[in-house]
Amino acid sequence: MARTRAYDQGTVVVAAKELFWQRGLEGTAIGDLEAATGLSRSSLYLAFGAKRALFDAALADYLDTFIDPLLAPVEAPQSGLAEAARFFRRLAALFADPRSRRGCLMINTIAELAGRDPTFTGPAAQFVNRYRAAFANALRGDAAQGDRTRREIARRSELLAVSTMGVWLAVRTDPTAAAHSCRAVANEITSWVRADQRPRSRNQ
Amino acid sequence: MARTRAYDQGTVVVAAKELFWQRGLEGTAIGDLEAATGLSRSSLYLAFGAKRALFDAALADYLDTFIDPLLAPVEAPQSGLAEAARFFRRLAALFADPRSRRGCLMINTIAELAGRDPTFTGPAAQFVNRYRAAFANALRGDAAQGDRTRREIARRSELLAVSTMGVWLAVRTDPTAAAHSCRAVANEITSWVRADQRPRSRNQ
DNA sequence: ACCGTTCTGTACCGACAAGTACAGAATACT
DNA sequence: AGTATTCTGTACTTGTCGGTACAGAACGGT
Repeated sequence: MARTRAYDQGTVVVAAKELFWQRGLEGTAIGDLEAATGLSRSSLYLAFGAKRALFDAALADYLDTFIDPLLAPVEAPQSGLAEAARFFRRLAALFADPRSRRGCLMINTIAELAGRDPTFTGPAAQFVNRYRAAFANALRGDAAQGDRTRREIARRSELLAVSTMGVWLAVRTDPTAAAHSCRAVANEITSWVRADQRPRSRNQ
Repeated sequence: MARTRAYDQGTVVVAAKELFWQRGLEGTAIGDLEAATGLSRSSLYLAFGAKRALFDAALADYLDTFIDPLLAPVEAPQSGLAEAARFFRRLAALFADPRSRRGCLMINTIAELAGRDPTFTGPAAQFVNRYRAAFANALRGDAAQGDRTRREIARRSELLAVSTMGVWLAVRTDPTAAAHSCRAVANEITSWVRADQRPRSRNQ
C-alpha cells in the first residue's frame, strides 16, 4: 500500500562508507553524500535519521566487509605466527593500491572522535583490544607453554597491536614507506618462528 | 612611536598549542582561541594573519618543547638499545597523566590532515622518518656490524617507529592500556639487548 | 601636550554546515 | 480508477565557522 523504495539501502551505505573513509566524518557534508549516493537529503534523513546514524552503519559495514576478512585468519583457532606474519604481508600488498592513502576507517575515526565523543571511546578501545587478542591467539598457536613464553606472548601481541595501528596511520603519509614497514614487521615475526623452532632457545 | 603589545606572543602560542592539542585544528574555533589566550580576534589576526599560521606556530612549539626533548636521547650519537627502551618507558610514565588522553599533537594532525592537505603531507612523512632514523641510530649503537645485523636494525627500527605511532593513537582510547603497551615494547627491546650480549646468538 | 602609529574590542560578512517543512510524484492495495 | 501511504526534491531555518571593517583606546617620540 505504499510506494517502493527506488534505491538499495545497502548500496547507499557502501557509497557513504567510501566517502567517510576518504574524508572522515566531519569532512563529509550531506551534500557530498547526496552526490555520492544519488539520493537527496530527505531520502537520506528518512532512511537514517541523522548523519551520524548513517556513519555508524557505514562503519559497521566497514568492519564486516574489510576488517573481519583481514583479521579472521589471525583470530582462527588454528592460527599461528605464520598467520600473523601473513597479516602484515597482506597489508603491505594492500598498500600498493593508491586508494590505501585513506588508511583505515576505524583508525581514522579513533583519531577523530576518541576522547571527544564519549559514545565512541568505548568501541574504539574494544577495537584495539580485538587486535591484541587476535595476535595473542596467533602467538599462542606455535609456542610451548610456560611462564616465560606466556609473558613473551603478552608482550609481543601488544607490540603487534600497536604496530598495526601505526602502519594504518603511516600509510596516510606515505604508502610505499608504510608497505615497507609492514614487511619489516612480518620479517620480525618470521624471525620469532625460527627462534621457536630451535629447540629450547632462550630468546625469552 | 607606537603602542606596545600588551601580551607575550610566545605565551599566546603556548595557549593555542594546548587547545589544538586537545581539540584538533578544525575542532578549535577562533572563539575558543580568544577565550584561551585572552586576546580578541583582531589581535590574533593582526599577530598571525590566519588560524592556520597560528596552528603552524603551535605545532612548531610542540615539536621544540615536547618531541625534541623526548627524542633527543634516542637520536644522540652515544644512544643505544637501552635508550630506545627508556623512550618507551618514559612514554608509559607520561601516560599516567590523564592529560595524555589528547595524544600527540603531530600524530593527531597527521590523522586530520595527511593526504587531505597537500602542504602538510610532506612534513608528516618526514616526521615518521625522523622516528625511523632515531631508532636506527639507537639500534646501531649496541650492535655488531655485518649484513645480518644491518637488516635486523632496519627491520626493528621500522617496527619501533610504527609502534610509537600506534601507542600515540592507543592512548587516545585508553591511557592505561597504552602505558601497558609501551612497557611491553620496552621489554621486547630489552630482550634484544640480552640476545645481543649472548655471544654469537643467531636470533637473526 | 601633541600626533602618528599600533593595538584592541565589537559588530559584522559571506559561506557553509546539519537538519526540517512541505509540496508533489510514485506506487501498492482495494 | 481511486486513494492512502510512502518516497523524493526544493527551499528553507538555524547555527557556526573563518575572516574583515572600523572605531576608539593606548602608547612612543617629539
